Amino acid sequence: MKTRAQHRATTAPSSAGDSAGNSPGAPAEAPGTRERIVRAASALMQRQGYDATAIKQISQEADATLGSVYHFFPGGKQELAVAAVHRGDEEFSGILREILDAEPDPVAALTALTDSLAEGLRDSDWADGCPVTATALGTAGRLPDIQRAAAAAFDRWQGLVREKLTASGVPGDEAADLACTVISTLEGAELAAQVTRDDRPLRLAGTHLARLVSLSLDR
Amino acid sequence: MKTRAQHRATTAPSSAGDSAGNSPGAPAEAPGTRERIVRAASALMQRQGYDATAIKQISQEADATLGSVYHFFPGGKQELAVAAVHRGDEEFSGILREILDAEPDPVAALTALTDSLAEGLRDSDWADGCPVTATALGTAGRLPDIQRAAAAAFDRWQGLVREKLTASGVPGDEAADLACTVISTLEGAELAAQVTRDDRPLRLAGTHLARLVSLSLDR
DNA sequence: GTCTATAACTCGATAGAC
DNA sequence: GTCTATCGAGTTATAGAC
Repeated sequence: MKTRAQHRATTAPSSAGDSAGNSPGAPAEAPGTRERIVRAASALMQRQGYDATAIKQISQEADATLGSVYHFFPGGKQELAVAAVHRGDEEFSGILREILDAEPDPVAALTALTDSLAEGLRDSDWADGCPVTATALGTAGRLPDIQRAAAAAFDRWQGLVREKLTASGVPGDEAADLACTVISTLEGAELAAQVTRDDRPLRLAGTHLARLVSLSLDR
Repeated sequence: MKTRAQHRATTAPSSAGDSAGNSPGAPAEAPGTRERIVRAASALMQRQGYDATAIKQISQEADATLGSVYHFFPGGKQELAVAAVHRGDEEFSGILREILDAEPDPVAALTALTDSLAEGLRDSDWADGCPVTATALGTAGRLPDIQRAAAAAFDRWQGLVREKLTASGVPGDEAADLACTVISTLEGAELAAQVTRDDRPLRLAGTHLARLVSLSLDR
């Protein structure tokens, strides 16, 4: 199974309207400056949150200068954070789609999902949680642009789970409701695992979510 | 039902080893300086997180001077954050205990709990989420003291739910596992509700958690 | 597009009078 | 215990050469 870091490394560089990116077709080309900046911003804000991440640190991690950052993101730190949240959205959506597609049984897919999240957390020594939570939480009531981007991400992840459930025979309304709780529980369990430095919340979330979805399946 | 702000205002001032607090017995006495500082720190970090909250802002909100803050917390911002997390722990434990004790049926108690959390979020215009999440998340891998305090809080909340479940007839191991997922889901649903500015995640978490607990009860 | 220099500001923390 | 003044470091953001 692919870890999250591996997934980030293998994500196509031109997937987010990259104006200075590489032309499509050439395999494994080096990413452009803008792409490196977005990646660094997303990774750092995922671990430290919005306020603890300095633009200077982002530029260093991305091997770019401060001037380049403000060239690509004239809106400053806020605009950069919105791009980072969008990147996190795509990253997590990729993992979600990948695992949901690989496992036909929705119940087994849920436990595979929690296993994958637990693996990513352990591999990063409990540093890399959800790619958007840390950024969104500290800015929720303060910076509406970032809050909106995070809300859109949550909606998209919910939609992916809902599609899987309806495709498995769960009626429309119930699938949407269940998908919402699945995302909530995944978020909360990953948060709890990160704070307690123990994958137990994620493991239990997997078994309990499986039990819950089975109820809507067997009828 | 009491809202969270009301709960904070009516919490006894001398509940956390308050060395400069009021003597017990006198009703509704004005809180001391140290108490006001802890309250302000807890409230501000709950909304903004650790890094976005300046000590100067805390001192202003608490009607204290910067010198007073460093007098009571010579360990600086970090020590202050640990005290704020402890206060958030006690605050949330109080709400938990109150609702769990008032409702004998554990299934009904869970929906009452999500209703209460939704009410607190709506009343604060989606600003006041979990009292420790925002503080813990941004500092998890960086400041071990704060991370430990947050982990202890999660454990305590889990213990309260577990006691309620075992008292209702759920076998020991299963009660502990269920309690873990209950806390995870509550945390995640509150987070999702805050980010999306919609209480739907909390409402659905209530009905789905009720369904899940019923499974372990009817046998 | 990339780089350096710096302006303007805020941060945590300390010193010392009272 | 409370207050004011301040230090040094770090912050976002901008200006302008190349």
